[in-house]
Amino acid sequence: MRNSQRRGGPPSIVEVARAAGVSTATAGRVLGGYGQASAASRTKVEEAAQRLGYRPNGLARSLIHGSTETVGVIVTDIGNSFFASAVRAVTDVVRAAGYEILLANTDSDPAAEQRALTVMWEKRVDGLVIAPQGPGTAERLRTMAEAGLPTVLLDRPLAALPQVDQVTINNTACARSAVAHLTRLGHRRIAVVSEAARDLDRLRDAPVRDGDDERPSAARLVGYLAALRRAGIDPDPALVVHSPYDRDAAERAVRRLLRRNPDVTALFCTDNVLSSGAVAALQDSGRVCPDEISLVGFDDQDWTTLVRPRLTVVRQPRRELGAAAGRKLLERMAERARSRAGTASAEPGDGDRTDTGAAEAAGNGREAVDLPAGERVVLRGRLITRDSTGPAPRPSGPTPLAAEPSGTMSNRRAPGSPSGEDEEDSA
Amino acid sequence: MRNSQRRGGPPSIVEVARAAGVSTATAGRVLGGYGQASAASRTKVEEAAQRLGYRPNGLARSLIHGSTETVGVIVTDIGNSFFASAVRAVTDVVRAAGYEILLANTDSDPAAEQRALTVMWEKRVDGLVIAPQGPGTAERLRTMAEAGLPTVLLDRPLAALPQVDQVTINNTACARSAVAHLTRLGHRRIAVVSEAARDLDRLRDAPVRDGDDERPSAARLVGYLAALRRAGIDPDPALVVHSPYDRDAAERAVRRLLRRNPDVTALFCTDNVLSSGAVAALQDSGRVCPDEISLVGFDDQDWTTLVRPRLTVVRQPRRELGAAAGRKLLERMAERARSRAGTASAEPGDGDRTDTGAAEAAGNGREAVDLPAGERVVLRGRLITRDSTGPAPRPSGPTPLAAEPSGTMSNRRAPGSPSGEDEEDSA
DNA sequence: ATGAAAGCGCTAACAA
DNA sequence: TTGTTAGCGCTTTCAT
Repeated sequence: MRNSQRRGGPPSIVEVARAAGVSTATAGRVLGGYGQASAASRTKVEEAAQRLGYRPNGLARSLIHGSTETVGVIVTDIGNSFFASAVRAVTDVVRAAGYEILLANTDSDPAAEQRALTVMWEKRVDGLVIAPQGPGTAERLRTMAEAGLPTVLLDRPLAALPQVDQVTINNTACARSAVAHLTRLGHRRIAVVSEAARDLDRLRDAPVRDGDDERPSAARLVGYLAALRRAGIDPDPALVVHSPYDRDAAERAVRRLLRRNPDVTALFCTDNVLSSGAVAALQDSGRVCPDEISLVGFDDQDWTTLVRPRLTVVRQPRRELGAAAGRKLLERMAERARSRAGTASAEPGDGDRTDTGAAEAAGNGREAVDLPAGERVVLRGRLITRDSTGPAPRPSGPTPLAAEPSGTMSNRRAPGSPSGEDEEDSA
Repeated sequence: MRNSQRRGGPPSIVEVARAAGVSTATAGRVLGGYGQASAASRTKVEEAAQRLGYRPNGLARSLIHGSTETVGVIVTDIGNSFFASAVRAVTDVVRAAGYEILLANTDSDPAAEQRALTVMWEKRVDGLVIAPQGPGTAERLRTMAEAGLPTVLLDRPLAALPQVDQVTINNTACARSAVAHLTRLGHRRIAVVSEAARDLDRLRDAPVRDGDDERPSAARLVGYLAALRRAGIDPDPALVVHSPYDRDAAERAVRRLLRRNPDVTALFCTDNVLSSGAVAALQDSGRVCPDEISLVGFDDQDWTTLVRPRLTVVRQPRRELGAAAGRKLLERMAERARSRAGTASAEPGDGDRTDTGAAEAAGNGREAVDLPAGERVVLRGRLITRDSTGPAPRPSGPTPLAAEPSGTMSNRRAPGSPSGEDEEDSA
């Protein structure tokens, strides 16, 4: 009873063919736009398809072609404005090439990430953009990449995956530049709010270099440490406060910090939601910014110019990050399509080794494409100097003779930025 | 040469079966978790699958089962924090039930929306959540819904689609409540920034009721007009300023408004990005808020409590909106699954009419499920009174004798809200 | 418990 | 130009 009874689903091509009085092959030819068909059958088929409300079944088509015109996107939280922007950009780029987006959130949960990867794999996405969580992911990703899935890492590098393209931001340099800005202003008690505070000890000895294996929060913490070192300041663990990516948690953390360490004169936030929590805490603390305490935020969101004082921030190219990842992915997918097309005759630059040890060694006895080394794109963020950072206040005690110039107690600008905002490179 | 040569793709079940020395049927049984298999073959198959890195092909599975475990989500812009939150909530709800998300942005472009719908259709999503653009979409959506695709409208009602579930917010009531708050404070020259300003003439006579056919921006404009009418104020078209959903455009629009109409004492923004543009323009204008001009924003974002004065806003339950849509969709999909399961024997509450006129009349000669009337869920937003709204200033001219009480010129609170923020219902 | 075979909806050789 | 047929990878009778 193939295709004879209606089963509730949409009409298939055989129903259209029957209605049009032609074979499924001809129906396919006109509806799929391949091969040739006479004008007569063309109209008959089109009319029938129209009447029945026919839409081709992409699943069947994909099953044959081996491609789904879909790319997977895995991030921690699409509700976070950073990823919302980045994903939007990825979408725009790949959609222009005809690809749709299968989206998954992991909430930084490795198990959720594993599940997401499995799903993407089973749904046979043509490519993958992922902001990976941890080293545990690397192995799985390598397996998938070696099995031929074009993959691009977004926002977080993975040293264990040199075969894979990685698009990131120079987080360490950005953070270093932000904190150097503070030390230059004379600050010495500089606190940082970070999701990676727990890794402090490990990061003390980490190389000061971007594009390695650290997640963004850790990379930024490394930058913080580097800037302190450069200024001859010994990092005080009490000033490295941990907070998860949650505004209220950040607010509480900063409040506690200020209570316990009233001598802190500057604060560096390593993420947009941490920044917003810190601003709230600062406002609540009654300490005036930047006179009593300076603040550098991360991620140049709209509201950072709306609050007073306007926030000095590290701006990261969120959309460009997503767009770059999308473009890289398109490249890789194109390459792969090309190589698959020519796969029957000869592998480019590689004879017809059918079952050499190399492939076996890759783990699963199947053709493990040895990929050209993955490219690393490191986009540059930069420090935007605005009004929330100013010279370090005199240490408490008897007021020194060289008093502050009068009339500048509020809304003071950072020195060297006479008007508006000032951009500072962070290379 | 079925499955014999490796074609670069992942291993199929026949390769696993061969490697395990069993038939594809048994391999399927153990790998798919259906039917029975002896412990012996089970281990053999599992071992082989493991070794080959086998992952079932979801496409083939879907082709058979007729379901993809995927729901489509179509919004205007996932980069907009409103949709980012809502989509996140949808994702969480449906993912818990095992569904993935196929995401598309339309940028309010009807053509893009049509394309997105086509794609979702061809990819055979099991359900659809959509923030529709316009009446043009309704027909297409109806076709799809009648063809059996569970569909839920998000954020924007469509009167032409009574068969479909709709989850929206009481936009008109919210806006009315916001503007009533202003009139109660004595404001009479109240401007509004809206994406729907061009529809002003049409909306003058629109019924003051939520859940009809207006898009959110229009519904809010209707609420604005209603509140003015109630207060006996004749709406001045010059105070209804248009702006697209773009922060800078909104800022320019408000700046122009204030230049041309210096007598405006209050401003109502109908969207989060418009709010942020308005705040910027206000700050730039040098007019002090709320003493010289009051402001009500829309959408309670984090930054609205960070700026000074803290913004009075209409809070809308963004996440709950998405969650409700997700839940409704799950319900519908479950219903449909149930009815499809029983379709071979008997339709529930409907004899086996095979080809009655009713189905034919639906347009395409196929089974047009006549759906139970769609449900409407209207979630309630509410006004949060904070510091950006205050009594209307005295009209300019000679200062009247009844002077302002001294010492309250800045950061004044709205009357009736002695401490913190005040919630006001908007039913 | 297992295997052979049909079939989901479509595309692609191959014949006619 | 058109129809016949095999087959994508899997599930599912139906025999055995």
